[in-house]
Amino acid sequence: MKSLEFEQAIRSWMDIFMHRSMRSWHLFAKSTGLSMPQFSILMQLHHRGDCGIGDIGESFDITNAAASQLVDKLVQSGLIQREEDPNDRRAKRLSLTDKGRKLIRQGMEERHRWVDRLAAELTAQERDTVIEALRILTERAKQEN
Amino acid sequence: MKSLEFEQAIRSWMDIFMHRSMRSWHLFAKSTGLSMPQFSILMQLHHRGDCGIGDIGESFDITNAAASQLVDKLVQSGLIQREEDPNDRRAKRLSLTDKGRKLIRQGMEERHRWVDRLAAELTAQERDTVIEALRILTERAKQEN
DNA sequence: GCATAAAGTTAAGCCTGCTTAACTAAAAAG
DNA sequence: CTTTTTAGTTAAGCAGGCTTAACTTTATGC
Repeated sequence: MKSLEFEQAIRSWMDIFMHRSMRSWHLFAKSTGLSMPQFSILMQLHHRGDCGIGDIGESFDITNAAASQLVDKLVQSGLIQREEDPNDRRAKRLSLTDKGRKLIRQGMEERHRWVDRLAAELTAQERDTVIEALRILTERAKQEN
Repeated sequence: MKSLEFEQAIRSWMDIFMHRSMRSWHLFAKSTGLSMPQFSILMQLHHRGDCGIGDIGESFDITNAAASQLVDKLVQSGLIQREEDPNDRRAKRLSLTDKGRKLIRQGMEERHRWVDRLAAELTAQERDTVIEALRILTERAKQEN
């Protein structure tokens, strides 16, 4: 029964990792002048790719009205693009602009920084173990959804 | 130069992991009726242990006035306790109540769930690799701060 | 084709977080 | 002992997110 040991290991890591990431994320969003909901929508588009207003609403468990209003602010900031879906003219296709992508990249850099510092402190062997493990996890996580 | 490979591996994992965790965290906070700032303060107390109003403000980059107001709501909800610091009677010592700890535990369970599903899909050998790697990372992360 | 459903938008109103400013009380400095 | 600094609270007011409700426009079902 290695299962329990695994859960312990991954939960410890999740805890410490989440806490730092959240903080870093929050402060970065604040520094850009964006609210968390706005920034979250940007990240959603980055991960899920183009989608419609309804998808945003569903994803954050808010009404389409709210999603529409949030999206509108991002459009006006020039961070995302909103165009008519040619297949269904009621729907909109949302996508990141170059400006939006650039901002996300900056945010990720900042959040990656402390992890990069971690890397510097590992031995070559430790690093190999970590690389292998994260590949396994990432692979499985992608398969899951 | 394995460094680049390492950063690649950890960033891929961070991306996918952060995205799911954030979403899960956000929805859980919402389901409890707490706002994100309120929930974040709870998590802060969970991680950093007891602290004062000023620490909260500093940590989230808000004024002490704002921190005081947020804390007050959590006190009234019975999730945290606010008592005078015996060493400095101006200061307050904030700590989680049993109710607060219980709520955090529930939230973590939910956020751990999908990772536990991942565990089930790994081979014994993969699991060993992952356990080892996460221990390395967690250890180093704790040392860092 | 006509009724109904679906995707978004807009506006009104509420709630919350946050800031500034004015305040209390305790500690530190001189 | 008086002055200044520090920790926190309170109130007023603004900004933002979110909801409901009414609406427009396009697609779908019979």
